[in-house]
Amino acid sequence: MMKEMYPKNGKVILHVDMNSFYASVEMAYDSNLKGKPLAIAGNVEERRGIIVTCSYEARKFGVKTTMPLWEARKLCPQLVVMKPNFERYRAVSLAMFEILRHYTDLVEPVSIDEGYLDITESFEFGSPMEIAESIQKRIHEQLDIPCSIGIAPNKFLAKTASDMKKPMGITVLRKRDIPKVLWPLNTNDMHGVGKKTAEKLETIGIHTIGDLAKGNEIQLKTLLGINGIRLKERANGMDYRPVDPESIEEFKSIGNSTTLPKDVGNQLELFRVLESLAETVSVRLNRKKVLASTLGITIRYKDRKTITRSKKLSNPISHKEDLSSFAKQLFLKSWNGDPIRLLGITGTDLVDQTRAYKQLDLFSYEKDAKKEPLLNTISSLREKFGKSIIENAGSHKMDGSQNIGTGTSFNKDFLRAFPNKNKDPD
DNA sequence: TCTGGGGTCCTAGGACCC
DNA sequence: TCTGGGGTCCTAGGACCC
Repeated sequence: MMKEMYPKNGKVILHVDMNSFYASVEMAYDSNLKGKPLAIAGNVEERRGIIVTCSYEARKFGVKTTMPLWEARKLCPQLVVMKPNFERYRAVSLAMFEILRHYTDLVEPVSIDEGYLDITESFEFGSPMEIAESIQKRIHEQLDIPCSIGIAPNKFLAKTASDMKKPMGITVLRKRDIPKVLWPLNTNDMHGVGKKTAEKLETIGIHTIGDLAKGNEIQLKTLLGINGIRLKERANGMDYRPVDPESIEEFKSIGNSTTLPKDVGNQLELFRVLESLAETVSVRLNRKKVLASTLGITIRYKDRKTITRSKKLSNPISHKEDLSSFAKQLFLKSWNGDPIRLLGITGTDLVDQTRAYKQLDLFSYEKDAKKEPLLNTISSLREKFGKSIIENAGSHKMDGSQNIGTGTSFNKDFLRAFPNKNKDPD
């Protein structure tokens, strides 16, 4: 008989999670901050700042992520508040993933501060527990950052495990531990179940993960769609998603939004905001060498009511002038005139700049585009090529001012860009 | 004094085509 | 002539996560 170490074809997955990442990085940079209640907050000067991350010392006072800054200060008057230093976090994040890749190529970054490793084949570095200990030690010694690690046969269980001991914990979660460890927890302790889903589950008498594991599939499907089935599977410890190192490269959307210091009803002022958002999105699109085929805007009013409007473009774009002009068109069509709290621009349906560039070769366009790298509007094309070419290019949508996406004025920024998804922790 | 900014995935209705 | 059904695309919104 075989020794029952891991099930047949079983995998060993690690989930590595940096503890209060931004705060830990700041403490590593300035050891004077160690032991102090520290919070990283956005919009520190504004009244609309919220806590992005905080140290464990701050948590003792009841300070929590997403809490408004004024509330945190009330709970903890001696709170040290800092603005985020994203460059620092990115640098530490890159170093952290370098350490992880020492053990296997199968490293999937999920966000700036967490990732999965498939160490099924990494036995040369020791047992799973020895590997986890080694990773934790190196990240601590080399970067001065604490992390928690979960060890399990799949992503869901590894993620759940890494959450169980913080900071600096290592937790093993085997399939056979599920009834004892996982099932007594409330459903909203489960990754993928938020407030709304937990409330819905309550209505059919499901309170714990154990209830969910035994839930009626028809009922779950009716209540939550395909997600209901998936949650039941996860509750039973089933998760077949592979660790995918490439997933970080595949962007689905790139956007930028901002909550205004105060609500604004002045159109000119709002247009200036849209222009600056377009600029940021343009730089990011170019950095990733992609064009947006769909442009979307977000408007949040004073009462927090939020609407989104989007438009599929006949030609993908990335220039800030294009982004800004389409954003303004969408805005004027959807704005009800009320004061606005937040504005955002998002590019979706991203396509490769090089591929879009090739398509343009069909129109013998490249030569002229090089001479005029900035903006090629319909009218300038019409002058050059006459009407027929433009109709072939299919760009007569919206108000007729759509640009042919060029992909010719590559922004130098992308050459030194980090490949990170640049998500926030916590 | 309320509640940021970056994303992903799913659903549902209508348009349109065959 | 009053009537089917499938498939895809587009758009808006919602839930969730870090």
